[in-house]
Amino acid sequence: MNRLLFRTTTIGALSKRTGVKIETIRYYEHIGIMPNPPRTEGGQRIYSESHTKRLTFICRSRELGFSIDEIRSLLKLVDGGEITCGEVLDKTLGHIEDIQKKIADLQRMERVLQEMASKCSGNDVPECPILEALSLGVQAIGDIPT
Amino acid sequence: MNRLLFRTTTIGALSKRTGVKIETIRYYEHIGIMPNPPRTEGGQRIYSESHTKRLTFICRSRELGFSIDEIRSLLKLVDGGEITCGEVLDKTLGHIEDIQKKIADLQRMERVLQEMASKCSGNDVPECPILEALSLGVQAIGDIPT
DNA sequence: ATGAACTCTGTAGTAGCTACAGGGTCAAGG
DNA sequence: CCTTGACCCTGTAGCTACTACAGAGTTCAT
Repeated sequence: MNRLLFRTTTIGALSKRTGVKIETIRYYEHIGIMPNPPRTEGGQRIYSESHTKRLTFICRSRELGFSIDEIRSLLKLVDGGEITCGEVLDKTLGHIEDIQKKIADLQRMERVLQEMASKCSGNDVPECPILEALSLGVQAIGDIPT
Repeated sequence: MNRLLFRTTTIGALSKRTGVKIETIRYYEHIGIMPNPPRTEGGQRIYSESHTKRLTFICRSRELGFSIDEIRSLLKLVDGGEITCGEVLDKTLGHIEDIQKKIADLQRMERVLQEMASKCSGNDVPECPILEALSLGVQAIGDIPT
């Protein structure tokens, strides 16, 4: 009951509020990006507003594709108190580049696959140009312009 | 010496020819997508042309983003002898859809990140709109149009 | 026969969780 | 007060697709 008076919650409630699974929250604690929260006498975790905020931060960063390590270093800036906007911007721009590379890779794949698919009749025939193409080796994919 | 007479190779040579690391070739054997090759008296693996072709197939499929499981089922079609072009096309089109989804996800991420970055001065200030945005929670990302 | 280069098996590590098993805790109702 | 059901605890193992060893054995030319 005192739990509600001080606006604290259990791990289950935190999980529901943030959409992060209980196991994942414990995992984040284990790897050190969520703090060890206080416990009840019985040993159950007690969370407060600041935990919710931090978990939301982590969760949203993950949704935007930041790796745990990137999040760790963002959090280090936050926790260190000596955040500068410039550092955060650097990391963000670096991350954007990574994403752009991934997009380019996937688009290249898609182009190749589309081309393969377009050559395929889709009939009941056993000769398949897709399988042919896949067996032909690497030179074909190397030639695709980026 | 008889190795060369029958156009067979060691795992190292196969690795060099295909660009697939030795450990990875053994791994593919372990998980059953490469066959157990014959061995020398001393127990070293002996590969022939058909192995090279199969490994190339796997390698190229991986480069195009097929998962091991997808490759496994493509290979099942190949090995079963009862391949039809249609089945292969189905799997390929399914895979293309997956890739398109991934691209869309990444583009959504990029848009959000770009917008966050554009609001950031990059100065030595401790107030950072990026960190703000990351703490704000999920509703902000939920509102982004796909 | 020796030595360099190669290969063998088996295990453990990577990222980022997820899914249990086998217990303990909490709070409400009887 | 006691039970009951919902919740929570720790610890370990699994997932994908490899990669990286250690410590031993093999191959082949000299």
